[in-house]
Amino acid sequence: MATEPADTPRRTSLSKEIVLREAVALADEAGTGAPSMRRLAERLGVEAMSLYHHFRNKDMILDGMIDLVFGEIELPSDVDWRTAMRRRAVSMRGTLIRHPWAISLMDSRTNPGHATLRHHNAVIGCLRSGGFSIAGAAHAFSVLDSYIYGYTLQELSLPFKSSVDLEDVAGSILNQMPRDEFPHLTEMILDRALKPGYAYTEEFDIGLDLVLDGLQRQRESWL
Amino acid sequence: MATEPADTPRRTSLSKEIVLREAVALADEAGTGAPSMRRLAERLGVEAMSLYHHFRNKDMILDGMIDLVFGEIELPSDVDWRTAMRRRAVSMRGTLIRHPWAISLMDSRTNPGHATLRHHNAVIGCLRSGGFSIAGAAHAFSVLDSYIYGYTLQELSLPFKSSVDLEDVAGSILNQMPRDEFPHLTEMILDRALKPGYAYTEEFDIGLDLVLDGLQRQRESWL
DNA sequence: GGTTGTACCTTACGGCGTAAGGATAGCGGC
DNA sequence: GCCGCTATCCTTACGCCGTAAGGTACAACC
Repeated sequence: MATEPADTPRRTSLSKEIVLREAVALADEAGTGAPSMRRLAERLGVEAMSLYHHFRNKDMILDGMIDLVFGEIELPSDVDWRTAMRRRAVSMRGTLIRHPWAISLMDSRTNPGHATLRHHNAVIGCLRSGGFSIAGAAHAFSVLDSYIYGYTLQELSLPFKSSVDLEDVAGSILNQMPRDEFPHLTEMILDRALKPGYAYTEEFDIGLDLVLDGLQRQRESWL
Repeated sequence: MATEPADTPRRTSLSKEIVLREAVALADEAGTGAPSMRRLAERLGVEAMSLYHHFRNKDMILDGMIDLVFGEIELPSDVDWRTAMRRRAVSMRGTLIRHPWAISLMDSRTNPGHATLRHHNAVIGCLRSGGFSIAGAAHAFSVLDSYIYGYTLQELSLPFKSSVDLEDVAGSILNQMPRDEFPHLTEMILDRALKPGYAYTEEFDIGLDLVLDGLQRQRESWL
């Protein structure tokens, strides 16, 4: 009944978004690695080669997926810089954990999308408003992102999800390991990993606060 | 003339080491990603399937390659903990940069090899001798490795090597970007990346010292 | 001299990204 | 109503990939 307006040029960009959204969903389900063109096409009810009408090659799809993920990260809110950076860090870790394939893909991607640029811009803006010099904001951005990426990278590479699995894995590593050759490692595994209540979130927060403390202390000395 | 001693059992383990050494060399030359079984075999003057006599599957080769890389990282020397951790961090970054394929492979690898375990053990031992409690050593290890991995990950994903390339790339991003939409980002690129003398090593050191300062300050409060 | 084990090879399968080109359907203009 | 254009999708094919299954050559040992 209601006639669609003549938005034929829209159809392409709409299709692009659908493809990317499904690609992200597919990658999330698979858990790791990028989906293949064939599987992605199948999910869309289409042949693999049809995707090449909307994207020059697979890399363009991966770029788009990464940008979609970046769009999920909470932009720094309008509070003091430390609270804003803390919230952003927590949101970023959450997003990267929700999309475990993303962090491995970021290595190879170098063309930042619109959401990525907006995100970076907002972070720098927040730091500048918080009293950081340009150089200081660059240092803060670098050390924060390094910590967040690195922590999440390691967290994702752990071969377990719950702390029940943790005990199993830690135990089996322990059993395979020549304990007397690595006494300090043995001690740490026994003392920490096998004790109940070891939480990744807590460990993340400890390092994050250490970094934020350092930034607060250096802020005015970075001119 | 000189008859070889009957060390047939050695041949297997020797062959394993040769395969791994060549695999690392091949990956270094290719720059990114793991070498394929076929290419690796070709380099060794052998067919692809022959490799499966020494390794159960490709993952075992990747595990071995990672452990070889870990073996290159300088163990913490016998000085004060801060100097030792600083040296280890610099060495670790250097190693990961020399083998750019390694950091992306570590995501998926979960079976630490002997060199990896020795390395971890030595780091923990150094921290414990430096007065860190078990929990404190765990926190320190976590935040340090997170920073080093994350920084290197980002450094490797940059699409250039020299600062000449940097100017080109930064300039082209700048030109493609709607400058007025991202004023802070624009300002930072103009002020920093396009100024000569921007050095990654310097940036790495700034964050590293910030983390080390934080550790020094917290050391005794972590019981 | 027959047995056993190690090292390597051959062949084949299903999956991958994508180059090249063909089919179809909806559109504006005549 | 018909024509040609363009956007969209499909078919086929190529050269890669990891590896399952099974074969061959040869040295070491009984």
